[in-house]
Parts: sequence; structure tokens; C-alpha cells
Amino acid sequence: MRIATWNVNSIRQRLPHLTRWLEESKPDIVCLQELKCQEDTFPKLEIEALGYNCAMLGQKTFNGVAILSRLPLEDVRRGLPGDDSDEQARYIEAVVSTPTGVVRIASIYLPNGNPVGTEKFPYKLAFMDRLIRHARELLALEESLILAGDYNIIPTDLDAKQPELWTQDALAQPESRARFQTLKNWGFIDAIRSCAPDTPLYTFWDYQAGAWQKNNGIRIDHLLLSPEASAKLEKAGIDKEVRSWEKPSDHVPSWVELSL
DNA sequence: ATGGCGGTGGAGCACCGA
Repeated sequence: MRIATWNVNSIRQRLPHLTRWLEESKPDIVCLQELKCQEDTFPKLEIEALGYNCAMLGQKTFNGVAILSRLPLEDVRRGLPGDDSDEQARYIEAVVSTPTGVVRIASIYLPNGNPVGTEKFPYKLAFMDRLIRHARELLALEESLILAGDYNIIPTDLDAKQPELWTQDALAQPESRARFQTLKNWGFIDAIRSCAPDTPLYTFWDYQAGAWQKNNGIRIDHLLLSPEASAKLEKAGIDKEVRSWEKPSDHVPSWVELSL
């Protein structure tokens, strides 16, 4: 079973790419971020016509997350627990039952947090603290669990072509990295990195300044696997070529294959 | 990156992303 995550930077702008990529990569489950639409303009019929069920949490203009799945989506949870006043559409979770077991999936769009020094950075850290608390509760279920999405965190200097450009950025702050490490300390595996411990790999290239042409990228989209899911991990990869398509998202899909 | 690109809303250009 192939499970992927992709920040599409507007689902309506990217529908042609999503269609092509679904047909070529044939994922079983897909986590999407930055839909930038509400439910009434989400292209549900087009996605269902490609053979996928969908569950989404949207808002006008910004954010928005979804999960697509060939098998039915069960127990859908919209919104990250821990702050009822948070109205940003950044978290959705669901369960998929396969013939060989259950897998729980979350699609996460972590706050960017820039500029550091404004209220945006503590919002990012607070969101991560809530994610850590919720993840600990889910770990107790002892299920195959995948927390996938745009984390907006560069975990280590290996995950940036030019780490010196990011030292003042929210994506590489010690506080951001420490929280990502906390998730790993609780037993989650960074699937892409665990399959390629020493290889520079990126999932995002800025639209500006020829970042793609210079391969000036960063790795900020991650699939964190619970111990139960890690035991089933067969391979992981990044569909880098999607960034070279015409009118691309600035992020590309990342995926894992599990023996499920 | 002193934000050069791209998306949204809404009909200019401000705001946001990373």
C-alpha cells in the first residue's frame, strides 16, 4: 500500500497535476495540504471520478487539508484537539481498514511561523505542542499510524541545500527542530530519512530566484510512522520530477510503501 | 532575500507562503 503527502498550493490550480500524478504514481492514500478553498469549491466529483473517496477540512483563501483514499475513510476527525479557538484548517485524521489491518492517517499543515519575533512563531510552537500531545494519545492505540504533511520544519542541516540561508528562519529554529525531535523520541520514524540516512533530499523549491534550477531546496514535508507502521515500511521516496511540470506547486509529493 | 514568484480575493494591490 502506497501512502503519499503533497502540499498542492491550491487544489483548484493544481487539479491537472493532481490528476496526472494520481494516474502515474497510483497511491492508495493521499494527504493534501494548502487546498486554499472551502468545501463548496473542493473538486470532490473530479477526485471521486479518479477512484478516490475524500474527506476535507477547508477555509476561505488559506490552509485547508484533505485525505484521499481508494478504500473508505472511517472515523474522520477534523481539527487538531487542544484549542477550540483555533479556526485554521490544518489537521484532518481518518482510519482506513485494509484486508490485512487498520491504518490511521493524519494530514497536517503545520504553521510556517515566520517571521520569528511575531505572534506567528509561538503559534507554530503551540500547534506543535498540541500535535505532540495528540500523537501521544494516538500512540497508545498501538495502531499503524502515519502523521504526514507539510511540517514546515527543516529537521537538520542535511535537509537544506544552503543551510546558512535558513538560520534566522522559523523552519530551522532550535525550538522547531526540538519539537520534531520530540515526536521521534516518542517512537515515530522519519520515513524518508530512515530509508536514505545520508542523502540530501528536498521536497520544496521556492518559486523565486531560480531555486529549482539551482536545486536550492529544503526537505520540509515528512511522513512520521508509529512503531507499528515502521515495522511494515518497505520503501520511501520523493516524486521530484513533478516540480519540473508546467505551473507546478512549490512542493512535490513524498510517499511510503507499507506491507499492508 | 532588501522577497525577484505564485495564489487568493476581487478588480488595486495587500496579504500570505517558506
